[in-house]
Amino acid sequence: MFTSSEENYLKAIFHLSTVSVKGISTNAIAKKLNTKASSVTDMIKKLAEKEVLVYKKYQGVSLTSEGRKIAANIIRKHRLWEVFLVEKLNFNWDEVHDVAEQLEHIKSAKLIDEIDALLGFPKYDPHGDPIPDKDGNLDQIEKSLLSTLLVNESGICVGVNDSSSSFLQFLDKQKIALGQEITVLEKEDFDDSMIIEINERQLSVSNKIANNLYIQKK
Amino acid sequence: MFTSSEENYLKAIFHLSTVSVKGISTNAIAKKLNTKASSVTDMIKKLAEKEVLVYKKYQGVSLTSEGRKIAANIIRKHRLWEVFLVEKLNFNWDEVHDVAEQLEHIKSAKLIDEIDALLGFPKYDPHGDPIPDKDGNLDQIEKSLLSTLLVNESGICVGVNDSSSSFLQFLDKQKIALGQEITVLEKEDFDDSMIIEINERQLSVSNKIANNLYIQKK
DNA sequence: AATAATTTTTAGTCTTGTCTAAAAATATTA
DNA sequence: TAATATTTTTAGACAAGACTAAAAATTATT
Repeated sequence: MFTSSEENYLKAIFHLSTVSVKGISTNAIAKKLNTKASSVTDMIKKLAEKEVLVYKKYQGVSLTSEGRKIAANIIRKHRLWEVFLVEKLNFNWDEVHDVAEQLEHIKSAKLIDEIDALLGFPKYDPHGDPIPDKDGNLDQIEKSLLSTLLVNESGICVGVNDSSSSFLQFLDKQKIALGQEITVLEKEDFDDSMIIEINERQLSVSNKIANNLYIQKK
Repeated sequence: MFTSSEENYLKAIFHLSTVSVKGISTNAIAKKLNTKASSVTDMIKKLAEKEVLVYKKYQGVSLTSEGRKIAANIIRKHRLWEVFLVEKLNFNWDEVHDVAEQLEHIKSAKLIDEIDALLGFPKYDPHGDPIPDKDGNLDQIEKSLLSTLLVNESGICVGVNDSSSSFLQFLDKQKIALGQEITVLEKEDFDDSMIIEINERQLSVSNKIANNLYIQKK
């Protein structure tokens, strides 16, 4: 059994592993978890002891397959709870993160299986992130940042990179939602902003926005 | 904000307060929480500091109205989660306690309000215990232990005293459920067992059983 | 390659919540 | 009421998880 703290480390390392393929550095973990490098070193040793990750001094860490499975399971719980909160309890997609962060640590296999069934075995969470299956596999769909699309290319909005509530609320305000079609009409070299068409409207979006919206090209 | 541990102490003291009216003893709390008296003394001091209970050395403790409110709120969450697990997630009434014990500590006002609404604002949990309202008030219905009924008296089964899964499973096996009518047909002086009628069946129940079933007399 | 800068680890401290053992207070009994 | 038993508190220790400050290792720079 793992503590909430241990689970949070595993989750953070799992997320970092999907970005960089190399050993995950102490500092990167510390930054992700808003903690200090020395705390990370302590915890890493403990987790290496439990054989959920491999650690060699000064070389960073990588998860074992056991560690990956545990991490994926926590992410599975987090994302299923997010779907539950939005679908069944009238939460907005910008309100779910903190609560899911707590709920993901509840220990009960039956609980999460039943939530999964109640929701009809969803494949994606409210932010478009895939929900790992019970074995820890998660299917990666082909998606590109809006900022990488060329003029006249179009696709479906399938996810967000940044899930901060300020960004999500901005999208709500602009009536940009997952599932909608987006076409790039113009790109501005000067500030890398672009003009897009969405819902029969034209909209100018900054580079920062375009760098945080995932599109499935068609 | 209170830690899970602090919340558990408050809840335990609240429960003990409903039984005895006097100051709650250190030992009683220790027994209830499966901990040691010395640990209780430490925690009690901390909670007195936070003004959720009144403590005088060697005199036991009693909750302040603030403390009562917090405790009732945790019990509210616990019982609402139990209803949710049974009503929405196919849990049996003997499976809910441990999970609710975890879920009751989740911090989110919206979460529990929405669960409450989803369930249609239930007044009782699956074991017949009343659910406190948001202000911490809980209505006490008139109920008597089955063992106190006289021959020929009858009433509705409205709750259990012991909610251990072994007792609850026993009731399931005997097809005794909340809401059913029970009539006392005979009482046996020798071992204080009784013969009851329930669901058009006659059943002999031991004194231990009769001491753990609540009846609302009619 | 030597020095400087950065990262990582170690050593020691702190807090929370627990424990054991002993001391102090209260309660019980002869 | 004096002796005994029980309860409660204190004192000191421990584990988990975090921190700071300093040492050690690695990486970058001149």
